[in-house]
Amino acid sequence: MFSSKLYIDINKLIKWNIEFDLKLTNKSVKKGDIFLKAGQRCDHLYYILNGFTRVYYLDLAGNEITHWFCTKESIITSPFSFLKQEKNILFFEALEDTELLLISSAQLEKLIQYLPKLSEAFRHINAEFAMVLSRRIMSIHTETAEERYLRLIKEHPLLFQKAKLSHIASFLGITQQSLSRIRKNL
Amino acid sequence: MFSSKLYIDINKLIKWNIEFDLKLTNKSVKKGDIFLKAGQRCDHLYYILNGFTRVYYLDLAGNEITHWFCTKESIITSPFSFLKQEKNILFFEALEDTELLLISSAQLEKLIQYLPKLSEAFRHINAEFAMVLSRRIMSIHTETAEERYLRLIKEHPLLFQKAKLSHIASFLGITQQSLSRIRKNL
DNA sequence: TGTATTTTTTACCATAGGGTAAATTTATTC
DNA sequence: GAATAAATTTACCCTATGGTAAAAAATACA
Repeated sequence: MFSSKLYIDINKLIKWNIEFDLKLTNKSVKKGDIFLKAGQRCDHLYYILNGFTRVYYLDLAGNEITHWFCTKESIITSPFSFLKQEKNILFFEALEDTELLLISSAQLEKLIQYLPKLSEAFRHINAEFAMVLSRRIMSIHTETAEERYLRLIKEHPLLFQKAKLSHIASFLGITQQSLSRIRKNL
Repeated sequence: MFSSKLYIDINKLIKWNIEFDLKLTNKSVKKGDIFLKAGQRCDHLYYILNGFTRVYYLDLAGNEITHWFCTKESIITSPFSFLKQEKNILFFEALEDTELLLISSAQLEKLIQYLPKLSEAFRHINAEFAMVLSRRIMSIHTETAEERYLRLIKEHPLLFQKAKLSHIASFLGITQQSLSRIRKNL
């Protein structure tokens, strides 16, 4: 949804898992579970088979800031930790029961060895993700909070059934109270 | 600087250009030149051999919003246009005399055909770029304009010799007047 | 069905940053 | 080096959003 979709469908991924003996790990988490915490190494890509998740971090005052939301068939990871071995500052939270497929960097390398074309696919995923983030910065720089809110409703109406308004407010870069006021004035 | 560095050095790129007969195009632009305009297709990667450039777009009121700055040995492009064939909304401006090496998507494909490993390099470039953008969104959501300004000075002191304060203000997401006020209060 | 808990809204005042316009400083040009 | 243009600062008032705290509504629970 807010990160980019993997161009690879679930069935192919499951097929490759068997075919190349990747031993990918499955993980089921319940609504409300926090399946990765800040401070824990994030050395996997989390491919969401099913469900809905939120990625957030804490600001200096300890407030949760929603960084992005992720729907099924997309990937979440903590890029800082996965790519750079830096300390992970992100929390991954399941907003509904969620099925995950974990891919370690070693497994990813192996997969790409067998299917070099996949490297291209991942290159595109990363490029798309950069585009999404780029657009978001543009939106912050040119739109008011109200305009961003209205666009979010328009582009992701389902989000409002799954996430709390406080999650959405921090995703939009405002407080819960401000979002409430904006909603009132519409 | 604000996009990500190419892991490939200039000399290698020039070597490959000859070796694989890529026919990469060179382009020299003068300080102040706008070498790509909104509305023009951006179907190249612009590798900056030397110089310093600014990428900006116009908001609805016609104000220039600096989207990022680019130093030598990094790549600029309009992802929307290069990857998606969407209409380009970005302007590329040389803030000093700049030497560019243009790489079309066909040339990129050819290069990757000869050197498949490069696909990995570009995958990493895109991932790094996404990380830079991610960090920037976090910074917008957790820091005041003053804090962002101080961090920019600390991380990119040279920028202040090359860019105008109005460029930097819109990059930080504030008006020139606000930046001026912030500078006064320090 | 009533109680506890969580989420959302409301109200108050405080403040960072915006908008307009003019003054000042700095850079450019003839 | 005076004249012009461009960049930056300053000053004014205004508005969107923040912070705190409490009320109201919704949800979960027992």
